[in-house]
This record gives sequence, structure tokens and C-alpha cells, in this order.
Amino acid sequence: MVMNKNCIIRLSRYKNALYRLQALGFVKVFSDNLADSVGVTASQVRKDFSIFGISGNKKGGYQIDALLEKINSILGKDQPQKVIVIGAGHIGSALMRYRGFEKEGIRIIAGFDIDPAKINRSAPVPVFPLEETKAFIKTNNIRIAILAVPDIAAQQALDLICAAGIKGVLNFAPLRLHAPDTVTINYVNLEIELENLIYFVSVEEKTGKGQVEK
Amino acid sequence: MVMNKNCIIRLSRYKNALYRLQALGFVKVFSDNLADSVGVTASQVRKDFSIFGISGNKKGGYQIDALLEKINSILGKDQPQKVIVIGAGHIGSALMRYRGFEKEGIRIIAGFDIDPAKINRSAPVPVFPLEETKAFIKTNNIRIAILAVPDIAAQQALDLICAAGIKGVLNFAPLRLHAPDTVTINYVNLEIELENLIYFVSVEEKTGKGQVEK
DNA sequence: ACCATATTGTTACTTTTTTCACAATAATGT
DNA sequence: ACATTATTGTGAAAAAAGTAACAATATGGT
Repeated sequence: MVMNKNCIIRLSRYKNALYRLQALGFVKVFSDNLADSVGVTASQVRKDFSIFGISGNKKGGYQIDALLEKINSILGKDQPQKVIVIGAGHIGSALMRYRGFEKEGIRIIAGFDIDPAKINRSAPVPVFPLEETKAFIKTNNIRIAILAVPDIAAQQALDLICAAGIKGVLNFAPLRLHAPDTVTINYVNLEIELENLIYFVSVEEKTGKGQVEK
Repeated sequence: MVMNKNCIIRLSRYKNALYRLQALGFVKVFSDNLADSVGVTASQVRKDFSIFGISGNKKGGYQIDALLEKINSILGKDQPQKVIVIGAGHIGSALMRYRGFEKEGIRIIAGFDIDPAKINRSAPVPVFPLEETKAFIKTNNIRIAILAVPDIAAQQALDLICAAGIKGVLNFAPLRLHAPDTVTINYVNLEIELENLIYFVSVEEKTGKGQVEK
């Protein structure tokens, strides 16, 4: 089975598209419908499905609800996922307020910060002192953390949570972090995404389009 | 010149790493230093540089300040970039408050929302009614917008801003949008990033690691 | 019950991306 | 001044990812 990260990302996209199709009243879907709504080729869809052992019906396409069930199970969406946030600054606290994760079965259950002024044990998503992180992770059996601390603090914070048992990290600090390879780190960097846009927009202005692959 | 989006993203990463090295007092850097701090191979660094016509000195590596100047110019960081935000909900308003873009020369100069309650013409980053978007983009010559509106409104909002002259969009809505191919769209989706982590973490728990490519 | 048709599943092919490998060469020490 | 060594720059090789093509087959119409 030859699988890579992009594959899983596409699986999430298929899932989102399927929910939309389902909401429109569709019951079954063909690889090319799904391809169109996600923006990939039909071959890609079928290949991805075959990688994960998802099968449909020749001439009949895929049954949307069965397909969703399968994808959700692959993506581990059977049970709700508890997540914590390290760093209650601008990004961290925006994430704690953000309700959009819930419909995906992802719950941010606590935040942690080194600054005493940020502590608030009675907020809807409570914020605890950083020292309590390790104990919290262990007693609540948390696997996934969002790291939203300043650059200089990031590696140290990562070491702390890895030692406590965290296995997956969504990192907002704009630098490469090091962790045991049993820990998966995904990077989010809006500055880089914007810089990327700026590049393509200005190249296009200079050249009049067509030269650049995206 | 064979160049792709990942190449530009790596260029941004090199830039960030170079600033850190510079802050530590380094004056020159070798491809393998840079590779280490960004997490790629030294060959990759040199190849990327050769694509953009960046050259160093045999045996002498690269002069950090000259290198930064070159990369910044490629990335269009010579002049500050004005950006607007469409949608002043949770994500949109967090972005408007976020000061982290400024050190990258990116300034969010206004927000727009359809909800009259969100309008605030005198905020540090003012929020205007959606109807004024087109005029604002034209008079201020804006090229780049962040799209932070609900799914159902996204395509319509995109059509509006594209018609007004926007050329690059950072989209937070979790669906594929359609635009003329003179417009670049980058997608940000934290739910998908988290789902991705959940997948890798649970696969690892089941298999005991080593089977999965990332 | 059979035929024509549409769609899957998978293998082979193509393209893209990354890595390797090494000649060219600048810096350093003797 | 010369030899040695470290590092770049790049073309060729390898690996990875994506696309195309088509045989297999289920479906629906007649």
C-alpha cells in the first residue's frame, strides 16, 4: 500500500464534499462527480479509494452513506477527539473560542500558558498554568496538541508535551521543530501562505501568466 | 526553469531560518546548515537556489545578508503588501487583530462583512459593509484577500472580489472554489490538518509505527 | 434472458519531484 | 606558488505521485 500524507488530506476533502452532496439529497456518487467537487481527477479518486480498500459498484458508483462511514472510520472519527492548546496568545485563544472544530468531532478541552495573567480555570475552555500540562495530558490521556507559542518557546514546549505522551502536534511556530519520530508534527504558517500568494500574484503581473506552475 | 509551489514555500522557510541564523550572529551559511534548519537535504537547497539563479561561493557558502536580500526580492517583500479580509467572524476578526503579519511586511488594512452589527469604521482595522468591497479594492489597488466567510457564502464572495480585481486569495472555507486561472487560491483548513494528525496518531497506535510514510 | 452501456479497479505509463554524484572551483595552509 | 580540501552548481538517476487506459463487471432496458 503506497500511501502518503496528501492521500489522507484528499480523504478529508472527499469526506467534506460527500457531506455536501448528501445534504443536496444525493444517495450515490461516481468517482468523476467527487473528483469535480474536490478538484482532482477521477483516476485519483479511485486510486485513493483502492489504497484504503474502499470499493464501489461497477456501473453503480459509491453509496454515499456507506462511503462516509468508511472514510470516517479511516480518519478516526468514530470517537470524539480531545485536543489541548499550548499558548493562550492571539492564535491560541482564537482557536479556543473557535467552535468550528466541534462539528468535526474535535474538542479543545483546555489551554495552557506560562503567563499567570492568562490563567482562567473557569472559562468554557479553561486555561491552566504551563506546569500542569504534563499531569493533565497523562490523566486525560491526550494525544494531540496545538502548539501556539512564540518561536523561542516552541521547541521547549514541544519537548515537554512529547515527554508527557503527546503523539501529534499542530504547530503554528514558524520554524522546524525536532521530536522523536513517533510524534507527527504538522505545520501551519499563514505568513508563508500569504507570501506564496504574493509571489504568484507578482510573477503574474510581470509575465502576464502562463509561465508558472502551481 | 522548473519551479513549483513547494519551491516557493521552501524559499520562505529558508528566509525564516536565515533570519534566525543572522540573529545568532552568523554571517555566512552553507547549504547543509540551511538544510538542517529547514529540514530538507542540502541538494534540495542548492537546487532551489539554482532555479532562482541564486549563487554562492565555492567553498565559501552563501553570504547571509546578500542571500536574504535576494530571497526577499524574489518573494516580493521589497514593498509592503496590503491585504483585506472578507468576513469578520471568528477567524476573520482574529486575523485582523493578529499583529504577526506586520513583521513580514504584510498589512491587513480592512475587513468586510455582510452583517451590519460587525461594521466598525473606526477600529484599528476598520470593518466595512460588504457592498463597499469592490470600490475599496479598486481605489486602494488591492491584489490579495483573505476569505473567511461561511461555506455557503464563499463562492459568491470570491466572484465578487475577483470581479473587483483581486488576484490572490487565502481561503479558509472548507471547499474547492472556482475562479479564473489568473487568480491564485491557497487553501487553509485547520480541521483537515487536525484530522490528518488524528489519522497518523491512530495508525501509529495500531501498528506500532514504521509503516506509514509522511 | 440477453445486450448494450456505464463505471469501477488496477496495471502500465507519464510526469514531477527529489536525491545522488561529481566536475568545477574558490579558499586555506604550507 | 602549489597542493589540498571544502563546497557549490548541475545533469543524470531514482523515487514518488499522478494520469491514462482498459479489462472486468454490474445495471438497466428491451
